[in-house]
Amino acid sequence: MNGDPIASPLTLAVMGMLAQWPQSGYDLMKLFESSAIGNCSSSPGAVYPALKRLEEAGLIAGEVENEDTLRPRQVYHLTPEGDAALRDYLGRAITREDVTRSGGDVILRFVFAGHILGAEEAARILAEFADEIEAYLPELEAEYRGFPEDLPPFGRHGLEHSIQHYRWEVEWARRLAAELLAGKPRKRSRARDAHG
Amino acid sequence: MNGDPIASPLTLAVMGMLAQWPQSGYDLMKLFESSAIGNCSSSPGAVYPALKRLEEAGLIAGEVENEDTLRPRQVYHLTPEGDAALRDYLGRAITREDVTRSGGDVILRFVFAGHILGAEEAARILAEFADEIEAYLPELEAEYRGFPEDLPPFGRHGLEHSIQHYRWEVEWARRLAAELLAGKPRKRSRARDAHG
DNA sequence: AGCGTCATGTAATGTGTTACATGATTCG
DNA sequence: CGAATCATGTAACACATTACATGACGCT
Repeated sequence: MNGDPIASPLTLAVMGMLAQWPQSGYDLMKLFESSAIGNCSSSPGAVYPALKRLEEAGLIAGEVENEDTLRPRQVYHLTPEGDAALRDYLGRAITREDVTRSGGDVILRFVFAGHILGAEEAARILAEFADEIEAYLPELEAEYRGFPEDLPPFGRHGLEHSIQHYRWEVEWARRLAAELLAGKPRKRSRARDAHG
Repeated sequence: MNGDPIASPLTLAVMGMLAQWPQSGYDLMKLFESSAIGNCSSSPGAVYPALKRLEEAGLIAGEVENEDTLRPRQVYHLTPEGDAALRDYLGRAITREDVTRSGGDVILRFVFAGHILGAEEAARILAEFADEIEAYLPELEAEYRGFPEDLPPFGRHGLEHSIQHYRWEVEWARRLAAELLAGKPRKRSRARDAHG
């Protein structure tokens, strides 16, 4: 127990998906296998233990479906405590850590916050995400400028990748946040656009 | 033991850094703490066990510096086997997994390949990276198009983020690969550019 | 004398990966 | 009937995180 039962991206994904509608472990496995949401592991050795942990923490509860038949399924749903914990987690401010750590789940939090808390909260997450990146970028740029001249330039290329990637994230987050707050024109066909 | 001693980004980062020059565990901790390269953990509980594993695998060897004084340090360097293992690892083709998994170490591999194997190999990694993404993108786009209309659009926004991010990665990789093969004009001041 | 840094580690814990294990059902 | 899928799990292993632990050195 971490103090925080929603610790890993997988746990967050499970909670967020169960917030949409009740599902079984198998459903979640299939979902993570077929969908790119969260890049979560679809192995039973990850999903079932996670469900058990969340159930022991009182955040989800399982009900047996098709009890009399020979193929029962445990269908899990959020408990009121689980719903509260998820809302609390989604309501937290985005931190430097969220930006820095590689497997950051900010996008997942944005998606679920949009579903559960509404567009304004989702836009808030995007704005905080952009803010944190913009607070972090000067340090990266300083490191870039301070990169030793005599070393081969590939480390610098790696830094440049980070910097430009973060700048792209800021632009994406700011643009989408503005769209969400403006009442989102053109819902579809955005993935076709150029990304500059 | 995994069969593959260079399994995690941390291990790769350690090997790559030791390939530059011999360093102690403390040096590596300070490096990972101060630098953004690889976003590696700088905690002793990660670095020292990693060094021990690599030493047991015969890929690195430590020599005691300041042996007579009361503050000795273990300075590690690559063994010939370690050098071979690193070159082998860097020479491997980029896979779908490398693209998909969140903590992907492709950029780290690019950087070290540039240092150790030269610009052509680094450009090859970038090209394979872009190729793999372009093979993956149609699946993401299909998932995007197939996204249920009746659901709230935030899951779609998450997918759109992935798609546009991957497109950005392709452009970045292709551009840098071309520069490297062309003999890289203007080494500096690239991090200032727009990223379109 | 005390604090920060150098320098090394260990222990508990949580969690993901891989592989294995079981049995029913559905489809061809 | 055999293969794929539904549906659930367990066990061994590797690895990162966090916290703890030790002790010397340098500066004020």
